[in-house]
Amino acid sequence: MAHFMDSVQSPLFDGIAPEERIKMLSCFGYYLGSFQKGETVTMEGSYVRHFGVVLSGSVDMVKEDIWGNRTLLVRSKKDDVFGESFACGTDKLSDMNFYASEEASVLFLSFDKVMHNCQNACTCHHKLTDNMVRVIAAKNRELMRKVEVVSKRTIREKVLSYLSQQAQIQGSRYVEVPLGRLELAEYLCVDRSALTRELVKMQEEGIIDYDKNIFRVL
Amino acid sequence: MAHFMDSVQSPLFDGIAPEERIKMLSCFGYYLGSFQKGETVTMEGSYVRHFGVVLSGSVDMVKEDIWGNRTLLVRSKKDDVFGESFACGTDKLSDMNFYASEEASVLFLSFDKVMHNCQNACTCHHKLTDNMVRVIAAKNRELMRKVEVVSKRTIREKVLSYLSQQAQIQGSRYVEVPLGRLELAEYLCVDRSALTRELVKMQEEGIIDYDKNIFRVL
DNA sequence: AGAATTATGTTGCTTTTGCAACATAATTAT
DNA sequence: ATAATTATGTTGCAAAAGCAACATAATTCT
Repeated sequence: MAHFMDSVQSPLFDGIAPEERIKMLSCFGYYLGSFQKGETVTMEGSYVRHFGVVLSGSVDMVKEDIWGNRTLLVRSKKDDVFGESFACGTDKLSDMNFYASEEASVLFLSFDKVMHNCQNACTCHHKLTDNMVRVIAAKNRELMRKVEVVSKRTIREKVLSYLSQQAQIQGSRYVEVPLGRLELAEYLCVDRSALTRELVKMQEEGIIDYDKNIFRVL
Repeated sequence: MAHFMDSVQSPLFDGIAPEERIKMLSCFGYYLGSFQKGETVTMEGSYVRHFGVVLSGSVDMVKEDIWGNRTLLVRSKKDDVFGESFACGTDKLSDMNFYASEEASVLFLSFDKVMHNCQNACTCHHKLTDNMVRVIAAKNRELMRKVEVVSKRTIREKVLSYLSQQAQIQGSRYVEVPLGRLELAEYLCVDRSALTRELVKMQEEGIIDYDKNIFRVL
């Protein structure tokens, strides 16, 4: 019979055999959640003890300030991990919000239980801890990429910076932007209408070419 | 006789006894480096296999683009760890630069050797791995704070956001900014002269009060 | 101490951007 | 299918910020 873990390919479980993963689950303090588009992905309690593994759909980490300005920090897709940096901290208090940017299902795991050996003495805890380091470090670099983009002074530079990164990640001169205009503006931290205006100008000047969400830097 | 490890209070070594730390050193593949102000902190080789622990002074992680624009991402002070996210990745290639922002001495450790058990079977490797997760997660949150600041649309909002964060971190209404004007502008990703202008305006309007590097939000 | 270098402050000008208000297209709900 | 909602495109205007050029202060070097 199929188990939901069978389709999980998260780097968190790299090097751990499928049977082993399912066996370990029992000592992870896990639970499942599913969320509608736009719904808030709540972690158990106001303190975050669990982190999430996206099974399907995607989850956005968003920072909102008092004036209602939103910033999209990271979008976590299938097999991505989110919330781990909060579940890990000593305060375990998250000042970020998580939303399902499309219908999503999530596997929640207790950070402490994943990180520490249980009575069953699962042999793979060390491997798991090791993977966790890599996962968090990867998110670290993703945040650095975000900083690199938003640190640019003009919308034009931000767009070019973002597209260059995506071209490199996607390994193609044709970049498919996985965000809508509104979300892209949110990610770049600029006004949506100003972004559209600049995109038009850049196309007129022959700097980029785009159709819908497919972009190319010339 | 005093050992240089005696004064190290990095969270990386939390919960590991002083004698133990020194004993472990031998299996870490460590070396020491010291750097003049402004000097580039080089990691061994073009690939980064080592990460740094700041023993004294401070080290800046800086992103520079083709046009010479610099962004200060993180300043690592005594006992802070830097470069770990690069030493950890599969590519181990850093696109960031590290500079000593003042005279600094650094302990470099091999990431792999710290993370993996050695023949000596040091008992504390697990604790160390555990600490490493916390250190990287903390840096993660530091980067999020940086994003929160630079995502603000105006210099005024950036300044207020930065000062609020610092007030919380320093636990005081009087914030001592550990950066010069040039560095602060670099951190906020704004023009230096525009920053000075805005600071003056904010003081005139009674929003903030400051003298040299001591600020207060009113 | 004096010179040289670096950091910081000042200001005019121009470009860029946010904001608001509206039009149109696309998607979702009923 | 039609209505309602949401996403996207358009544009004028005012505010904000970058840039450049220069003045002054602080620091470092010799």
